[in-house]
Amino acid sequence: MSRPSQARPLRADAQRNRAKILAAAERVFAEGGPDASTGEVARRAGVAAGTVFRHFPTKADLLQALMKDLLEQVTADAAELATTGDPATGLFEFVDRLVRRTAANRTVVGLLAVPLSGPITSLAEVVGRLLTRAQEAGAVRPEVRRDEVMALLESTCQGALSGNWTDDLRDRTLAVVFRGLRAE
Amino acid sequence: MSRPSQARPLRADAQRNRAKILAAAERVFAEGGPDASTGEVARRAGVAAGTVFRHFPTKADLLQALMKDLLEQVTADAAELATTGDPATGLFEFVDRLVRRTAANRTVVGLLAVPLSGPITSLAEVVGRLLTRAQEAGAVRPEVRRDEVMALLESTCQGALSGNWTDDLRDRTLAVVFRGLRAE
DNA sequence: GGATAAGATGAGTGGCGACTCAGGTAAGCA
DNA sequence: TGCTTACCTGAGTCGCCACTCATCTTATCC
Repeated sequence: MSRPSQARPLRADAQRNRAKILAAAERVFAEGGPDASTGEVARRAGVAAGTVFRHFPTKADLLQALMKDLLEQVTADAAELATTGDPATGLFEFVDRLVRRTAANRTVVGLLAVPLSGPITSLAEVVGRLLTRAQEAGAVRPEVRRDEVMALLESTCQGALSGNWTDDLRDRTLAVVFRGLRAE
Repeated sequence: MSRPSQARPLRADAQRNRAKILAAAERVFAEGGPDASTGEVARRAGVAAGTVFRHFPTKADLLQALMKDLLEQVTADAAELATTGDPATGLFEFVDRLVRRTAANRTVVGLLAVPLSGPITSLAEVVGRLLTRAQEAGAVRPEVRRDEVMALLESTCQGALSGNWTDDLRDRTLAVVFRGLRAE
């Protein structure tokens, strides 16, 4: 999920702490947004403040690592839908899942933020595959392009975050978007 | 645009300063987001820090006053479209304008934030009028409800903010949404 | 023009949060 | 088992920022 295998592998306790910190950070930032304090993360991870900074020299690094992990999970999810799912519904299924996930777990904030260009590109590629398959199956209008889908994805996730939508409102809102994508 | 006429009217210089502060705040928060400092607002308004706090006891009050003003402008714009515009295109025209405005001027962030319940309700009402007119003109599917339109509005504005869309991308993205709303 | 009080000023104050470091602890290894 | 050193600790530093207040200025009114 992380650790691109540096020179020496992390010591066992360090690995445990790193994982605890990331888990705590996910919860803390989900509740308090990106302005939540690293001190709170340390507290919840059951770790001293210095330990957080040993693993992530900067708060921004911590946020970035978090986002990277989340993005990779999402991308993996999309990739699976793109190979095993029904071509006609895979794209819609993916958007639906991501919006639900975003609403449940506020951390996906700033999902498409700037400094993750690598992971974002991977996601965009997988979404592109989902789109192509849907178009080949005749389920989505052919003139729709990948960047519109990404923009729509971003928009609906952001919307689901800031407004606190009911399940019903979410479904009806996505239904409008899906109708806009669908070939008649 | 503001001042619900309290007991005594503001002194002339105080009125000028209040206006300068709001104008500066709009620029500052547009550039730096809601985390920009009130000190910077004071500096740009050419006013001492204390003066800002005399007019707005709290940073939150300042933000709220700003949002209220902006919302009122937007609502007035919508209201005009709802009376003088073409019923079939008024709603689409309004969404398009608001998204453009949001992209150009980041301040509309958190447009639909919590503590503005009054002004937001007015906007929602006017949007409801635009929607009804469009539906009566046969331009929008009859089962679409006001809250979906508001949710879509919020989403696309947020999207236009965080992603930095090109004009072309914005048009294509909105086109998808509009197609989803439109009756065939 | 002079009195009066609303308003402006700007050097504080307090608190918070990101980040540091000197010293202690225990993994990993022979 | 003992050594080495990566790692952890947590009190402390530093800077920033919202907010205050004693003092000065000036709009308003007669």
